[in-house]
Amino acid sequence: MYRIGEIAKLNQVKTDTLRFYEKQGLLTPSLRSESGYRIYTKKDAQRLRFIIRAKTVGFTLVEISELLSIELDKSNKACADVKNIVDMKLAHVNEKIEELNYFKVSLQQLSDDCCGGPESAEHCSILEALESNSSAISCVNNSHQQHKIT
Amino acid sequence: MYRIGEIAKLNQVKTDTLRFYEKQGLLTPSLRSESGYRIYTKKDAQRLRFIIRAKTVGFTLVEISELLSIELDKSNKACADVKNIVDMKLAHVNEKIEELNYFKVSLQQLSDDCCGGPESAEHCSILEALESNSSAISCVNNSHQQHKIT
DNA sequence: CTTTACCTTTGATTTAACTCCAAGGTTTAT
DNA sequence: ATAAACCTTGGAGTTAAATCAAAGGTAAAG
Repeated sequence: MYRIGEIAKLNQVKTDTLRFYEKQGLLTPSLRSESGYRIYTKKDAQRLRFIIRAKTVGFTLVEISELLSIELDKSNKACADVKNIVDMKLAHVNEKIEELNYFKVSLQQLSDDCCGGPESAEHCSILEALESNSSAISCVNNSHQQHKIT
Repeated sequence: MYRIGEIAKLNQVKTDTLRFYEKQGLLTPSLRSESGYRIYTKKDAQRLRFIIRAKTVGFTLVEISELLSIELDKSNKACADVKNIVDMKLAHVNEKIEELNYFKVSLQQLSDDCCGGPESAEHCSILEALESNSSAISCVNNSHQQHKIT
């Protein structure tokens, strides 16, 4: 059970942002105190963390509410419908993971290929690493590096 | 070798966006025709795809130019510097991948647990799946589903 | 008992990332 | 030779996602 300021601080957002999310229908505190204070439950906190997490991986607020609406609509939808929606979102997530793995592999190569020494990093670039498409290695400043097989 | 309209169409962006990226220092075409037309090389196209990809996984343009600057600065930096920068970015990417895997596992569970039939999907929600933290299963509308062990 | 946190509504401002428009001119394709 | 694509500068408009501000109040904590 948190009040707005508490949950805001815990999650590094502004209280204004929480009220904004409420207006957008993304996160409505489950309770109000007698005096009208917003009371956020554990579940609300979980939902907020979900929203924040989704945002950091590039989902828009609209997309996030679509993800969340899977929950809200649950009793009105047949399993088949839920499965369909979920599978579409899953495909979307998988795409993003693939994109990130693309970066990851390239950055990892770059890191591995740089000896980490004081020599100039000629020919080291993320784009060259991307180009080498996870097979060859782009950092060919041979004087100071070994090709590590990972 | 593409002209602005061509490369724009190929990558589903507006020509205005390309000029905007140029102004922001993200993507400057390598060449100009005699008449002043922007000429984008293969490498420029690759760079553009990089930008688009990075955007879809939630990087800001500023972050993207930081990633790209690893390339631009390469000859001015020692390998140790490059390695440092790259490793920081790598950590960032890994975080994002973890976030996405979190979604993925949950969505996958949701999908697996829904029989896909016409029954109501009571108790199926992404938040419940998240809650079950990749171990237990949240869809307990037992009448119509089996727990699949994946 | 007073400062701090919260409430409300309404509305303005900000930032990022485009997107569009105007005006006037050149180039390329049909 | 004329339409479509490009060039320039400069500025206005848009959308998403906040963030801030003001006014006038109630509640809670030290």
